[in-house]
Amino acid sequence: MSNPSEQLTIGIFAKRAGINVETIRFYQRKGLLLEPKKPYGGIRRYSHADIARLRFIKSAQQLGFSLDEIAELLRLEDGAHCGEARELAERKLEDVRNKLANLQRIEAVLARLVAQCCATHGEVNCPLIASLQRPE
Amino acid sequence: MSNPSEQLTIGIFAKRAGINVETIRFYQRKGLLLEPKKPYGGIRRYSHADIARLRFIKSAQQLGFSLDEIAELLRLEDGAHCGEARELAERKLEDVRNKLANLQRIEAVLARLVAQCCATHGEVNCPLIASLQRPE
DNA sequence: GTTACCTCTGTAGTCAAGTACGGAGTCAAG
DNA sequence: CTTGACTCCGTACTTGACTACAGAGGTAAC
Repeated sequence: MSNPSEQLTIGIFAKRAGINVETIRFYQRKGLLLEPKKPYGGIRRYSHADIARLRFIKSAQQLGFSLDEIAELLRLEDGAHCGEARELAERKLEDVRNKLANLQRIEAVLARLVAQCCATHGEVNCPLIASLQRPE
Repeated sequence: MSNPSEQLTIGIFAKRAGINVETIRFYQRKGLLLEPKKPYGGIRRYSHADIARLRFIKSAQQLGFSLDEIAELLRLEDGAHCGEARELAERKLEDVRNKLANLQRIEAVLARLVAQCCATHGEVNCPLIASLQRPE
């Protein structure tokens, strides 16, 4: 499929990654992606290393890391800081578990409300709205 | 505790709600909270009705509704639009369930990564970082 | 009756994560 | 050798949910 020695322009790089060109520049400004040096006042070319780095960013982002946290992870990327990376991931895991617990609570409440709403179909006052007004 | 006929200044109202004064004004500008009319060029007073409305906003927010959606819910508040409110809640429920599924996936991945990281303690290359670089 | 703290109003700033735009330069095809 | 598409660079705009501030006026305690 993709030749490892392929040298992509930013537009093709972006398209291949399914991401906006501006977003790539934005990541460069944030230091998340490096700018390949450009040959003689010309146009930059992106390689498989850049693709890997972008993949890293996107994966980490999907795991709920913010761009700043990802920058931190990237600074640890050499592998010599495995412990620090693990700590970051552990904090994030706790984070995710908290969010999960919250969402589960929310899911239960919403499901109950929707069910009640359906049940009292035809009635005038809405249990969804009513329940949101009760204290706590 | 709190007398129902109590008339609070915005500062006390805010403090009691554990919220910034500026946030209350912000909600007023968004039409989420009504501005009580002020007596003779003076200072507005907030009542239990305002407290209930703020409680509504905060609860709905915790359920994952955006301020715009909450504004919509508030427009349905008279109870005559139960069906519409239910639809909104149903969409939100689906939303929440999607988020939940995603977070669960994330939780699993992060947990596995952290565990691997601990296991290879002492090794040079970090499975967390490595796994984020692999395709997909 | 002054001091300190509150409120009111309007406007502006913040943060994250992009997205858009203007004006210049570059490159490949016809 | 011009046209059209792309790139570069810098700056500015966007959205959602606040947060801050300036300058004027109100209010309570001493």
